[in-house]
Amino acid sequence: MSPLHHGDGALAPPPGPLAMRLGEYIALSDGALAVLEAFSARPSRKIVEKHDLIRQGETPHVVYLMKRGWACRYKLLGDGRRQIVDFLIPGDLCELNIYILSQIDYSIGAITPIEVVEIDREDFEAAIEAWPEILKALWWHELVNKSCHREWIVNLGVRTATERVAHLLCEMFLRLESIGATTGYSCELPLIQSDIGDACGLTSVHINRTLQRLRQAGLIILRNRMLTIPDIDALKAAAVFNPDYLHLRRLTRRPRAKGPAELPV
Amino acid sequence: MSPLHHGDGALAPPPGPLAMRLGEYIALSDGALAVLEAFSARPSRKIVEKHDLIRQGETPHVVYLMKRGWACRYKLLGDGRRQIVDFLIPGDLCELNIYILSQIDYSIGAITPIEVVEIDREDFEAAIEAWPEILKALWWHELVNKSCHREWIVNLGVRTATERVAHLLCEMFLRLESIGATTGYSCELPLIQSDIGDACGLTSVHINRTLQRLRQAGLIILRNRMLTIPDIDALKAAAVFNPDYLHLRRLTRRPRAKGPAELPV
DNA sequence: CGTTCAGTTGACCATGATCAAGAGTGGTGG
DNA sequence: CCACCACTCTTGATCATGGTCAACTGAACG
Repeated sequence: MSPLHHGDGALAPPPGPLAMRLGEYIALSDGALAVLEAFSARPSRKIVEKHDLIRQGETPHVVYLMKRGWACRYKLLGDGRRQIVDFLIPGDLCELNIYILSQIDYSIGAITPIEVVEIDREDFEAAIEAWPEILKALWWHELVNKSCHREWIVNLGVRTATERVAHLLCEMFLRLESIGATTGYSCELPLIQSDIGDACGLTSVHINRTLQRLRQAGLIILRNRMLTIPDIDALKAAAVFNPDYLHLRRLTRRPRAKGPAELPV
Repeated sequence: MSPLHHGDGALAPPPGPLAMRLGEYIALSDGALAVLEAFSARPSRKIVEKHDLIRQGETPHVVYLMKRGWACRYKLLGDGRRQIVDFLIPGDLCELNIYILSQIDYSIGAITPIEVVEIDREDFEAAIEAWPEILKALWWHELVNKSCHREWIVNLGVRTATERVAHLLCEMFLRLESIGATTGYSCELPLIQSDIGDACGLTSVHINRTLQRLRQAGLIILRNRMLTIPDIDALKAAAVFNPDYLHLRRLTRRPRAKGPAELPV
């Protein structure tokens, strides 16, 4: 089926994560939305938790769209040291560099069981050809991801342990909120403490103590992989968090309660 | 003209830094090269050292091409903490996001006096229209820059102080080499110790002691803003440095002495 | 039920921060 | 020409954040 295929007019099922994600940036036309939904609806590949989707040194041939679950991009240092450089959640794309770089210099590992849709060059090119706005949305996706990388550099470079952890939790909560994966003040957080440590440049022992401090301060409730942030502004303050780098248009100004989002041009 | 065909024939004036930089990736056609050289040759804007080219929160309207000098991209934390997220040297582009993001979330400061060429949207679009390979080269530029960001995350997250500093020096040396800004084993390094500290997440005092250790180990010679690396493989080993992330095609396999570079397809 | 994995806690240690003072250097104005 | 100032580099003493090592708990699962 051609990705040009035009979807329904009648306002349909809620947008999938990819459409929500890219829709952060531009109000995508119905046609572009339909194409993206068609991608999301394709049969997906499943990866078991703790297994890799792709490994350092390999040459990717398809773009992956995260459909379900959490994954992380990480790099290893040979002597076993591992640094997570970002987390991937539904709606995220990776390997947009298939056209460009021959080898990737990181691995992607599944944190939970994940489902990804593989999209090959031809389909992507056809979609972009038909709806050039998609290309712009993809640029946006890459640039926001890069902006997150920069903020992580700041996180690791100048923040204290408590700030780092609080910052990570803020970031993930807002990102999850932007794809509709939060309920009220809560979200799933399927990370174990050593994952958080590998992302924050700290040991799991220290993460444990840091989380306890955040809990005792009443800033977070975290049990059974479920995170609740009773007062996100307080957590942001503790993290020295400035959400600008996420470039979330809709959500940064939208009240917490759900309601029709006003879409700026 | 096929992009596979490597320009010249008659060896023309040496390519400018932008052409050298983008030429890392694809053998640009003569036409594309000419366009890029024309950009480089434009009148440039000069910024005094320690002043900002652009500030956090501003909306950029042009792409900047670094023509001379060193600059850095950095973020401030409000309470004065500063983290440098990368260094810009001749041939680097910034603000390729003018089409996409309305506000930037970092500042760019001049470390030395710098000269930048401002290229506006229309000129860029015209160049890409005429030579589509340029768009691909720009993607490559962004992706490599992003890859550097990831490596910096690793640097700050898991490396020790000595490894971090050694890693930064390796990276900058190789990048300078790729634009022809090294002579033998030496290059200019106009950073003061607190710049290195702000890039490595360490204090300037500790940078001082770390540099002394590297000097005493014979790994570097650094005096009067001039860096010499007598044995780069030794420094790489000390840094746990893997150059893959720089995606330098020509240089990674080329012997140190100058000679005709074999260009892999 | 035993095994494995995540979380927790305590004791001790080390890397790197902080604070402070002094030396070297270059630029500027009297 | 010299005095002064600002900036960078250097060094020492002390401190604290976070790492290491080790043991134990509790839950999940075959």
